[in-house]
Amino acid sequence: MHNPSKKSSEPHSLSLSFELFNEIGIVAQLARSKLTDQLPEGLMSSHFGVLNHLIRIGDGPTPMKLASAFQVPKTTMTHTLKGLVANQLVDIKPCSEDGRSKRVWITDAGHQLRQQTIANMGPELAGLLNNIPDQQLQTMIKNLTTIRQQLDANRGS
Amino acid sequence: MHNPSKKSSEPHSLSLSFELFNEIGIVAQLARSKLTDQLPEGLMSSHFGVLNHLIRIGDGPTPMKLASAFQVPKTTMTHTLKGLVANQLVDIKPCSEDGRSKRVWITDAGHQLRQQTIANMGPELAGLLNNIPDQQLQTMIKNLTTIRQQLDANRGS
DNA sequence: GTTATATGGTGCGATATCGCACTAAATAAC
DNA sequence: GTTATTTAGTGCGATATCGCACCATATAAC
Repeated sequence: MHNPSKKSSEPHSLSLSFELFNEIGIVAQLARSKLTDQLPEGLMSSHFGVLNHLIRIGDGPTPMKLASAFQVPKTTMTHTLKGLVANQLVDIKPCSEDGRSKRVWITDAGHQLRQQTIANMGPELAGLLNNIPDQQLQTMIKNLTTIRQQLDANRGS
Repeated sequence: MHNPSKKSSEPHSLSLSFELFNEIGIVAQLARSKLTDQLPEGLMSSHFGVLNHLIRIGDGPTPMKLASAFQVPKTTMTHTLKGLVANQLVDIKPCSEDGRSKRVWITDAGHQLRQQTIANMGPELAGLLNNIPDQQLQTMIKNLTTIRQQLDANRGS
């Protein structure tokens, strides 16, 4: 499968590149489906994504920051946050420094839901990765992060 | 970053597993956004996904096969195919062997659109992967395929 | 055969996502 | 200061996605 004649500085074949993104898309779809099943009625993967982001990156971002992080339109984030507020999983307060902006804070219930979901799904997800050596897992995460950052960088182009 | 004390047969840490799927989800979202921008008005990544699948896997699957492949509800695939038919990118004909089923065939226009889209996006996607050695790319695809197959296997659970 | 069950596909209503237009506030130009 | 431009957020209409109910056909049970 590996082509030893190819130098690492050469571009990858288009088909191979496409195949990678294709696999990424399918796995993401399958994982999203499983995640949605785990969440309480009325909550989607998008809601969980925001909660997870608030814990991972830190509390108090503006809705615009969140929309940018997930690369979704502002209106989509407005709608997602509306659902989170309705379920009392986040609080939204006006930004004292910028009258246009608001800031998003996760509630205790939000924190708890995120913890519970990870506890519920974690073992199953980890099970899927059992056949993958730890080093390869680390490498995958590193490479995916690199790809994400590059995609993030030229999002306007 | 690598933990040499961990045996490969031990389960990965929950946080690491979650981080992997998180990165997969974000990259997929970003790539989907780019793909949608490339497609003509009225077509989404879901439409392209079907066209790509028909070329990759082969012509003539039933809608149910397609829904299963992408792990989306039947109704979603019905809707997606309706859009493809409306744009004359696929043909749907009744299945001669099973009166309940139909079969999906890609048209010349569909084939052409898929080719054109790959030509448009391919270089950009490949560029994102330039920093990744070819062998790591191969390994990523292999592991993602493994994960997908396992997710596919126990989709009912 | 007849009946029960399983499967492929669709219609319909509810929610999610998105593009466009708009308001309010901040920033820049002058 | 006044005006023009940019930016954050929302309302609204259109499409996408999904769960549920339903029909048609195929398969299994008998």
